[in-house]
Amino acid sequence: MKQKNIIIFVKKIFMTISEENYLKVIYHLSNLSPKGVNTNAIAGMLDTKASSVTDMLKKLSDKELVDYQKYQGVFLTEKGKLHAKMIVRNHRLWEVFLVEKLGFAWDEVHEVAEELEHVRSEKLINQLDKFLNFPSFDPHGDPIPNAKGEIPTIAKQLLSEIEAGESITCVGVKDTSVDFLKYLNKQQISLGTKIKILEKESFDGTIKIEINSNVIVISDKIANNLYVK
Amino acid sequence: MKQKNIIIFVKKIFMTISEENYLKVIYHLSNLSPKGVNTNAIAGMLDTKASSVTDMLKKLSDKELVDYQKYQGVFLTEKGKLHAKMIVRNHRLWEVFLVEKLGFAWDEVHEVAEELEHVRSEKLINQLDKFLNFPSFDPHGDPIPNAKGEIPTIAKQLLSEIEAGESITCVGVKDTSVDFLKYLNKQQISLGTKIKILEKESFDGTIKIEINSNVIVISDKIANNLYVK
DNA sequence: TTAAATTTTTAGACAAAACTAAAAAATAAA
DNA sequence: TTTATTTTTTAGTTTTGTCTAAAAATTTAA
Repeated sequence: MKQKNIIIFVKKIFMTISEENYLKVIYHLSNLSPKGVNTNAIAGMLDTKASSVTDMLKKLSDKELVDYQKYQGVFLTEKGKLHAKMIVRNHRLWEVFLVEKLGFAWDEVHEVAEELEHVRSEKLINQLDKFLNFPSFDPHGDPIPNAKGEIPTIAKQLLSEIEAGESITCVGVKDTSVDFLKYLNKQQISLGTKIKILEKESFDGTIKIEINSNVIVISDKIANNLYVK
Repeated sequence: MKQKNIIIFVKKIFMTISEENYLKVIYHLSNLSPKGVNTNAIAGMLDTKASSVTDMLKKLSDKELVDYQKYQGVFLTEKGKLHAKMIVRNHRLWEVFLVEKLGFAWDEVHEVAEELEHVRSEKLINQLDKFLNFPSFDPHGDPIPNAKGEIPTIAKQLLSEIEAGESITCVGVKDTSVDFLKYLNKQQISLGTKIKILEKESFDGTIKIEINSNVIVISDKIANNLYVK
């Protein structure tokens, strides 16, 4: 499908933090369920009740940020999508800042970025972008929308997709659970770690890899949750 | 009076942004009116109504952040003072960041710092402090409290010690008599007023200065009782 | 010292964003 | 298709932080 060039004049709407959080969640869920995001899913993500979600959807609908018809699920409008992308942009840029400049570990950044993303200043975020050298991906390997809302095409692959003999760099994780991150830490795998694929066992999917001159064997479960580039 | 070493165990209280703003304003006003901050002054600073202030003072009093008795003005408790200082710390560190790292002008930073100061993360602010090399003063010359709440002493000098040609800021008074303060008021000199030394007369110690584009001459007596930086 | 002016507080209301409980619609199962 | 289950919405409260209008306390002035 060909994307039309659309110029959108976005009137600067005041949005509460709560409204922004709803938009962001709807944005993320839209990618998974393209035929309308349902109320319960939103409630689950925001740890709130379905009735609260219904109330908010009406509010967002009045502001023309979502297309909403009762019982039919909800879609973002172009305006809503752009706003959502700007919040995602803020979130991911702050994550880069926290990891690269303030020495946070990648599993510590989410909570703080959840707050920083709501600071309302275009100059702030664009200068931060520049300060960080216009990064395309955040510490988890997710793409950072630019100031226009354009999203860089994903360059990351799962480790399991790489052929034996190749050398790649770890750029993110799919599973962000503490257990997984602890495992990676134990194996001395972190962002930017260079990995060489030595051997792939087709029988059970285990992979023999080399990290910092150490050879280890990882399971297919690990290989399916590690993004590399 | 000698300050006792007191270890305060601060239970981490959840504070709303509104509560934090009230605390901060009371903290700033306390320095000017040490015999209790009055309701109207707070309302003026926060651009709200006196009745709203009364409501909030009760709330802050319940949380033991202020000492409040109706009609009697309000004081910060030790706990409240520490919280207020942490907000000021956040604000001023973010101002340094915005100016030094993101290229903001010194008069553009306040509004953004007003939002950033409320981001709740000790690690964030302490790492930012380190990243900025533990600055003692913000871009406006105001001192930045450290992680313990200690405030660097201002390297203040008497106005009489400054050489002709220099520009300084009024930071305090040596003579605190009502007459002197009234005189300063009449000459439009107050805390934070920028003063340029134009000419010093060695014969009688009078000094020609410029304040807000007005040129006036002050006596040696005045110059010996005004602290500047 | 009494009256006038100012400041502060109370009482009652409202909007935002959440909740509970019950009703309505949609979906799944018998 | 009819019933049962799940999902979603409505209706009515609650909490936070604000407001207006009126009452009470304090301060200033006559």
